[in-house]
Amino acid sequence: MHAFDVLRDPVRRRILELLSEEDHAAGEVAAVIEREFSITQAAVSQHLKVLRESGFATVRIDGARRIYAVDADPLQDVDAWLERFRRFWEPKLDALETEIARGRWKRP
Amino acid sequence: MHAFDVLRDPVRRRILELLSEEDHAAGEVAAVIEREFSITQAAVSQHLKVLRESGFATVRIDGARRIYAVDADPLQDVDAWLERFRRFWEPKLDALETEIARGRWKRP
DNA sequence: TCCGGATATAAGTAATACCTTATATTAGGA
DNA sequence: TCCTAATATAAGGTATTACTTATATCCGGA
Repeated sequence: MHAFDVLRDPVRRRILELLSEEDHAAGEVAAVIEREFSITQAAVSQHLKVLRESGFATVRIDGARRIYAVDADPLQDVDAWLERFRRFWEPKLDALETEIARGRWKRP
Repeated sequence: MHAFDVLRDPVRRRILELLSEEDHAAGEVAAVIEREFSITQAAVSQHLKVLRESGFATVRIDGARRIYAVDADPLQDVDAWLERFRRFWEPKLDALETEIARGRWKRP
């Protein structure tokens, strides 16, 4: 499943927002999403599965709970795809500033 | 239609890539896409309509031809949404570098 | 060892997205 | 004015997706 297919769904985007704040157990995610979107626990679990299988989230087991965390790799792919369009809105930068802006610059 | 719904389709992403290089008449876009994706002119026209109506592209009339150009506003919205995830891959930046990285810094 | 809480999966359904073919619209040249 | 090129729209078929309810799995505690 392509990154944009995953991000297309507003529920999945919201889940990623929640996980970007901090890691959450599946049940914690479900509680928020069920309330905000009026869908069932099963539906949330299916969305979590999509996020897992597409590489947007990782899980670690904690007893009976599954703790979900963001894996940003596919989001970084999206960020990279946007690269070619940035010139439409970013101010002109010189070479060093561009390095910094793109996050490729390592402080010595 | 939400920006991510638009970007979900690989044909539309490819069209945007073409338009990011330079403006193109609908027929020029169609020629490339028909070849690369094996779909009809009608299908391409429908995709161009989606891009128009969702604000990703603008059209100007040139005789019988329609010249399409990128409108980056919705792409910038996507870029903004990604903001909260950048800390997962960007190196730590100090305040000024962050301003530069975010494109909010105007050279004096 | 059995039970309850937490989570995932199965099966079915309804909406929608994207394609096709066919046709309409519009502009410019002979 | 008529013809053709360029483009858009209409109508309809099909695959996918995101939900539902029901059930399975897995873990820790009594």
